[in-house]
Amino acid sequence: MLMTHLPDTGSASHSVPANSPAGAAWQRQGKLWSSLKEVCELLRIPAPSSASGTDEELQFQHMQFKTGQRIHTIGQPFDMLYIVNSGFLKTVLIDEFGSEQVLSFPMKGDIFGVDGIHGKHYTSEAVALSNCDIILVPFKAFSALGKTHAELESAIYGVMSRELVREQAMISALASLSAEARVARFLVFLSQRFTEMGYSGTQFNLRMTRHEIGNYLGLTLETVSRTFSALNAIGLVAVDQRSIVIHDLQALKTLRRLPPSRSRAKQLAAKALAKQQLAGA
Amino acid sequence: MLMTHLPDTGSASHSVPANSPAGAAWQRQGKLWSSLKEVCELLRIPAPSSASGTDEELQFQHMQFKTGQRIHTIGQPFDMLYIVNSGFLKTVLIDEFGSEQVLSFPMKGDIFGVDGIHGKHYTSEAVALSNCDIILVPFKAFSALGKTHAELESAIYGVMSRELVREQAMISALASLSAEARVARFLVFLSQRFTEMGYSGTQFNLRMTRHEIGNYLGLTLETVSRTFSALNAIGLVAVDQRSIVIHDLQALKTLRRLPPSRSRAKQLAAKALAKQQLAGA
DNA sequence: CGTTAGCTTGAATACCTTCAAAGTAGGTGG
DNA sequence: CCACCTACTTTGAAGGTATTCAAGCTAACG
Repeated sequence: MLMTHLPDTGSASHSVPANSPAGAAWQRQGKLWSSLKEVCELLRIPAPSSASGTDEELQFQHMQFKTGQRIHTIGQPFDMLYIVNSGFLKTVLIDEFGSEQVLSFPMKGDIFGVDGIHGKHYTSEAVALSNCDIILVPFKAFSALGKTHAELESAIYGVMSRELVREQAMISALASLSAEARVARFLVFLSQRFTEMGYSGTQFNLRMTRHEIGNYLGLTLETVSRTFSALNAIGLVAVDQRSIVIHDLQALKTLRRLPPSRSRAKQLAAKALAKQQLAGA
Repeated sequence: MLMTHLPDTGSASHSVPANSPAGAAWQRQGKLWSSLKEVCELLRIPAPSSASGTDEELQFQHMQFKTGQRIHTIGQPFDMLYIVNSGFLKTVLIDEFGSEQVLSFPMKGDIFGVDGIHGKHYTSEAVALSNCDIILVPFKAFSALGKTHAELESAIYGVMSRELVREQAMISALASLSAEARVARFLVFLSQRFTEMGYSGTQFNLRMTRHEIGNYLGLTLETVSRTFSALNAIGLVAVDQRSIVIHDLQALKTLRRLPPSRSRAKQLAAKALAKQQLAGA
């Protein structure tokens, strides 16, 4: 039930590959090791101006996870940061009442596991929503790099600060936006993210369920479904199950509240009627 | 109107005080400089095991702000982190529609300004809710310390990670808790924070308005007021304007939804009546 | 002592949830 | 290959929670 498929790669998981780089580093599963430069590109931070030759040896291990597998669990001792090379995930918190809270949907170029630094244990768990290729970054080795490369250090701070700003935007959205606006902005977020990854920003498939979206946005799955239908009805998007086509990105960005629709007009009419009856009685 | 009272202390704001420490470093306003050790204590992180003697010279400047003054504004170039030595503040974000969002209420021992690291500009503003004594920490100087003191560096990461975890808890609360639970937990948060600062955790004064609390919790000021009244009515707290007395901290911690009260019973009764009338008509 | 910002409370209503039922899609075993 | 099962999605109707609008109140400050 727990499906705790955790690395059983033994101890030397963050050292230089024993049997050398150049050769058969590509396998059935894809790439197995990445250089620091590749990791920096993935994170969209400037790569260090490789001064010392020894750096080039430093490689970060990849690991593959299948849909449903957990990358780390709550309470597990922290030692790694994780960077998504491909695939889709969710990170989940369990609150004091035992209910789940989806915190993010990491995808290519995203980092996760940062919550474990403070407290030395992960406070969230990460679950693969599709087959994933994840780069393992031993935190100790990574922060040690900061000492030799000043630019890299400030970049690490920058990555953490970026996460903070992202979460602040989420707080603001949860605190002040209507259900429609939250769902619309979620689509905008996905669109931008897919564009960044080099895919179509106007046509894509959702990798998560309505339940997961709703949980993430502080809504029920029914509200998410209804809102998708409503956005579909006014032509801003075409939604069919998991498939999304975005027709008016700009409108989605600035949407605050849906225009009163047919069904709403009906509701209002019904209420007015009831009132007349009350007054008449 | 903008009240942008920013440091006009010139360039050398983070160097060793010109006219030496020991002497009249205490003024009408309080302490003017703090050592690294004091800063670490304030942040609740281990102080570096002062190896090199020169470190002892390194001092961080204090600055006083009066109620209403801004410590930094949105868009202002980032160069400082701020640590609260005394007083109360709020940090505020402006979303794309121009509405404000309160993100935190920093108080003694809290750090703020971290959102500015990524992007080199602050994305939020910080406003003093009372007279404040703030320690200015030039980010460059601070991160440079990480290189010489390994423990300090990981502590800096730890502080940022702690902020991330705090924001995650906020997201979870906003997404899943009822208005009552949010207000109750807000009081618990204040109680714990006051206790940590050495004040009473059961009796304190709010430093922020209902409007600010509501904005912070994603509620209207009326809902906050009503919820305070309700918590007051069932005896969990005594609320009178800004003064709070906590009677049952444990109940506040685990509160999910308020038991149906007198006034609610009234509402229900009224509805039932209306229904009968409709049926009768 | 008047003015203003903040707080409380009531009533009406909008928004979102809850409960319920039926439809769709993908995978597995007969 | 089809039937079945399960997980996911859609939609409707009823109901509850929080908001909005409004009015009166309190307290601080000049």
